[in-house]
Amino acid sequence: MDNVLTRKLQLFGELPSDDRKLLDEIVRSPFEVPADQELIREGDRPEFVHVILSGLACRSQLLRNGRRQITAFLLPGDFCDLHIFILKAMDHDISTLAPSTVVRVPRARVLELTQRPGIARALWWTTLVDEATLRAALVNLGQRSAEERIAHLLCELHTRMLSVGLAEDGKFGLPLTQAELADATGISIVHANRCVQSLRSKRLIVFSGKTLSIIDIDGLRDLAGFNSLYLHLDGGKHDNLSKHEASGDAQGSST
Amino acid sequence: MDNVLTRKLQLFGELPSDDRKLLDEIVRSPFEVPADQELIREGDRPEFVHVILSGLACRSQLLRNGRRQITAFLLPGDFCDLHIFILKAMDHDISTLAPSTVVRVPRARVLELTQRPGIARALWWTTLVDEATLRAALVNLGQRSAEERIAHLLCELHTRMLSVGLAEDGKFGLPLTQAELADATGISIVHANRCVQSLRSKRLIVFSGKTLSIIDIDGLRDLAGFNSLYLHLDGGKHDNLSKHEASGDAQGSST
DNA sequence: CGATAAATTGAACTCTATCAATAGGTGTGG
DNA sequence: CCACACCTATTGATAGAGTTCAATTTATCG
Repeated sequence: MDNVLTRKLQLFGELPSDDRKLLDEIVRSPFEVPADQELIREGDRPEFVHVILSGLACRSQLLRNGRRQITAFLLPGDFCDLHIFILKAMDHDISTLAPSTVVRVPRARVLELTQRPGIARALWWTTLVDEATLRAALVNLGQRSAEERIAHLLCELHTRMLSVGLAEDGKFGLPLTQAELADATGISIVHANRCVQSLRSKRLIVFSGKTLSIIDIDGLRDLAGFNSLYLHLDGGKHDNLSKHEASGDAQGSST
Repeated sequence: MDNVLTRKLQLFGELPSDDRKLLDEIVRSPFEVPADQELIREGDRPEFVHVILSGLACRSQLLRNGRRQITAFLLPGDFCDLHIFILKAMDHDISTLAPSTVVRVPRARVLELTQRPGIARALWWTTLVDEATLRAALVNLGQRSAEERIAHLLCELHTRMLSVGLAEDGKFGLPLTQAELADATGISIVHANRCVQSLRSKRLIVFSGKTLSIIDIDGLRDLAGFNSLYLHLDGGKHDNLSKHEASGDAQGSST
């Protein structure tokens, strides 16, 4: 019965029980945040890092003309902003899309985390996966039709939810409006609606009441050209690396 | 007279002379690579990391239907694939776009680098900037018109070239075809051509002979809605952080 | 100086955006 | 429990931006 954060980090490899205990502590005092609440704003340089425990959040950027792009969805188990330790200021916003449970981890606490080799490596892994996810999103917007984009996004969210144990079969809670889907895929709201309808009429999905059921996973993936490789869910589990680590500290980690 | 790699890393903050010396050694035995050569292919797990010293390279992803998306441009001074130390396999290709000078840094050597606190922090910084650059590209594809996308991309490349001392005024070598511009911005070749022509006729740029001259930088930036914040060029120079570091090893770093 | 790649042009066609209005749902207050 | 207000989803019609196909001109390079 691990918490979501532990589940997420252990996707990369099992962690020693000390580490798991530490993560349990980290997650101890969460708080509730209503929907559409900003956690961090562009320009901020907060003193803590956020972790989503339940609900849904996103990174987004606003343009002069009022349009906005959602650049990432933050699911339970996701760290939001390890960035702030190096960069001078956030270059985007982070806000909740649905009522969420969130923990704030103070800087010193994060330091503790990175002192543990296993956790440090897992965090490094999440950073790289986030980057790969961004690249996949870029391919999505650059090379696919509107309907394919939506399909691909839904495939990704499903796979990610599944990976932290929040989906059964093809079904999971997805408290997203079609407008938000549109903002993430770079299409208009009206067209997003038509695409969703098309996916429905093709009997690939059922999407209503903040719940998504993927009826035909293979069909959806095929339509989207989805390949989960970029999520690197095989983690480092079967990895035969020796020492190294771009993140400094050595010592034989987990397992 | 620092080398490009040093120049790039010092954008984040000045490095001790020991570090600079180490970087000079790293860069000592480069080799030439012709244009359109793959440095790494999807699925690979090479034993070394590439650094571009001159020329131009890119990350790209190929789709079933033959379309491809360029997800990043790699300029002189850029590290290509620190990823390979954690992830099991590359999820995209890296290839040259023009004849380039490249160094291969073996794993052990990279380890040495990350042992130096100043360099480790600078590398961490480049990773975060790369991520921010991806987000900016996502906003570009998601929310801007074709012409604006091209304009934005050119603004970014200019700013980045300038930052490593490879542009004077608005002028710099840019060995890109319009087809590559199209692959990066997610538009067709024909349309890319029309956009470039439009930018020309607006007297914003001159682009020929593998050289880009930005005639009216303010005009181009305004058209593109370009804001260089995301490149975090102010680095950590004026930073008043104390210790920390997500990348493990402590010790008071540079400056 | 040919040969091949890159840039250009024109025209027809599509996908997607925009505008505008309607319908369905949900929550609140009376 | 109903009415009002507001948000989300849906529909129809029209306009545009961008794609595709096909051909031509212009560079570039050995």
